[in-house]
Amino acid sequence: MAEDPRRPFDVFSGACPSREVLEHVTSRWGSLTLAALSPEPARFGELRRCVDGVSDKMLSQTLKALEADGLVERHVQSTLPPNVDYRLTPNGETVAAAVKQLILALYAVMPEVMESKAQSA
Amino acid sequence: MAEDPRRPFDVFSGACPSREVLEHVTSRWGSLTLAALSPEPARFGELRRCVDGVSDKMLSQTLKALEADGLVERHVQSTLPPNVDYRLTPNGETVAAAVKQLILALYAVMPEVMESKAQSA
DNA sequence: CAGAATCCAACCCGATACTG
DNA sequence: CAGTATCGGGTTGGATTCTG
Repeated sequence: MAEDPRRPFDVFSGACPSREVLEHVTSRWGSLTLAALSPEPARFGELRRCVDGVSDKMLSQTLKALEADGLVERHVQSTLPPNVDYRLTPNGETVAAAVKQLILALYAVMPEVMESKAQSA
Repeated sequence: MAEDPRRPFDVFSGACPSREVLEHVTSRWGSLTLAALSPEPARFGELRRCVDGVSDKMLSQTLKALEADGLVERHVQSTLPPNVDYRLTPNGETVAAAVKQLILALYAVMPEVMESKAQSA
């Protein structure tokens, strides 16, 4: 990737703010959470069930990071029982769409990837 | 998520092989390494300099994981000094292209993301 | 230059228990 | 249901040293 002085962000630089956001998006649960929220909002429990393996703590933590980045919005209705859902902001949709494309690209290559792994083992 | 024989892979399932590959690709240094290798092959030292902050150990470890997945190829020329370069396989190019699109999506939203972060602080 | 090996601190993250 | 608080083990991963 060539340097472009007109493009103010560069994930390859450790000091660039975009690096931190990339790490949120590509964190262990970040990409799955974003993908799970697109295109439909989801409640906390739905997300936990959808994203297999995530704990309450990590899901909460992941959602907070994405919320602070302005990619996810938290909607609270103070009913009983409490009704909270999470939805993507427009920016979140932009990023989630790219994440889903990455997952689709992965699916496309998985058959051959599994052959590679079988041989290297 | 139910099994669908027509779509054999599902990253949301913790047991699916695609989950592991996704974690390699979205690991701390995985996405940056893939992006740095597209479209030009690169040598070890070039990568280490390009991917700001990565250590020898982690770069080596990341490259090995991607190589075992069949996304990266290691080319050795036993000269002196040793000349080794890493290049993407066709499958690696497919995935790297998606990673680069994700990074571009990130750049597009970064200005507003930074505003969000400033306000939440 | 391209890595392997070792050591060890930091923190990630899961389990558990608890709250409104 | 939707989380928070605390604890502790296990892994991550950086620094350093060494080799071909």
